[in-house]
Amino acid sequence: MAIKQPTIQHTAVQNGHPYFSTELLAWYRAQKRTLPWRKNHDPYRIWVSEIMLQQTRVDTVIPYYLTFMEKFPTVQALAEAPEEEVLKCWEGLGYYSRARNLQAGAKMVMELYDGIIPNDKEAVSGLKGVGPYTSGAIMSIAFNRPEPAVDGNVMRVLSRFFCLEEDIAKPATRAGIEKLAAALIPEGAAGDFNQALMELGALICTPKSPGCLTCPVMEECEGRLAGRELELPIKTKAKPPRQEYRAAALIWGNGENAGKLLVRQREGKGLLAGMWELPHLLLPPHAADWFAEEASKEQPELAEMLTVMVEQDTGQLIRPKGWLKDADHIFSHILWKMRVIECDLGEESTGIADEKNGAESKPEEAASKAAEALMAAAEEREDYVNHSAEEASKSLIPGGMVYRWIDREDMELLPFPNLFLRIIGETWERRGRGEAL
DNA sequence: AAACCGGGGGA
DNA sequence: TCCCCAGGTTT
Repeated sequence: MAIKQPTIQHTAVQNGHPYFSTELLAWYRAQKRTLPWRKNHDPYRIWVSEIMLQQTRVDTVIPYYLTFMEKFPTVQALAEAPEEEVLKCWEGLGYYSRARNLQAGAKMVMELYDGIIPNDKEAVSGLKGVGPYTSGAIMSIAFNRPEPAVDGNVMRVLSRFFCLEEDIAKPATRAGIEKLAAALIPEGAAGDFNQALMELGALICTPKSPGCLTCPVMEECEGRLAGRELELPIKTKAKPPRQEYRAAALIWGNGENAGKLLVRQREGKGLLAGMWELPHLLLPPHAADWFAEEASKEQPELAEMLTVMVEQDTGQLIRPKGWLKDADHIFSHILWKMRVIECDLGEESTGIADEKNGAESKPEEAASKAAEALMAAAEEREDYVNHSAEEASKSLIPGGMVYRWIDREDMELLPFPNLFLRIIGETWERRGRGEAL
């Protein structure tokens, strides 16, 4: 029979470590930063901050947090807001499912707990978007309950102080460190102590060049005493992101849509869920060849594929004008290599959702049928697409994708991921200088 | 357990 | 450039 090894072997798991806990807590209380979410212990304010701080640095979060709290000051305000407004406030922060889950959690608090975040670990853990770290953070910081809150900082600090050599990429290691972190919490000081661990990791015990000389617990740090602080924590490396080649169309409208751009909304699940984007295609792997040659920037293949896609999706016939720019975007697990083709519309194709250009005025039979189908779909899905019938009639809905003509003001209202925001923003700059189509 | 989910800043 | 970040959810 195999013997099950405990993950983290250390006496501190049983006995705690008075030196470490006392010194660290004192340091934090003397040195802690003044941060917007440290004004008070309002559980909602703590909750929002902890979600924003997932995978995101303090300095990045602060302006978003201030805007968010001003716009959604209470659980109720957040629960009742249109999702698009919430996503807009999150624009540029990334990991947009955090925003969607946070609002879903707010709705749960309204329905299940009468709008009051309960002082109950199981209840908080059950909220959408709240995992082990966040529940521990909320319980300890908002309610001062002795729960561990183990994030990357805490794993680094404890790995170094106790010279732990387990791979912190493994869930079992995290579980062990959680036990250790729980045993270290000083009586009645859970909130401050957990924040102290993270503050030390953020300010002193940093990944690359830890400031051991100014560390409040350097005297008994086993990692430093062994001269191994730079080796710890041990973490297996992630796989490199896969490459995806994509072709995007930047399409100028005409007639009533002159000066506007055609964009569409991504579906509600998966990558960049619910965000808006330029219409684009995933290309086959051999597209790498097309991207390799500078000379091929006419790109007849891409132009043709984009034309077919937009025609199928919206019934509109676009006229590709030529290469605009290439743009790379790195996600944690995918590398997008995107080639943007600038297009306009043929004279005969003037906005399918425009009532003045109804089906009868269109010579092409296919386009006519597409127009009818689109209008019908727009009516059916009016509630989902937009907030008013008028807006819905302007949306083009083919295979579930919502297309829309936007001007600059629309761009201020709709949530875009940074990569598209950049491209569209630059384009309008150029147009302002008279360089665009 | 591994994959999926963004974007930015530090070194 | 590379690395990592105040992680959670889905498969």
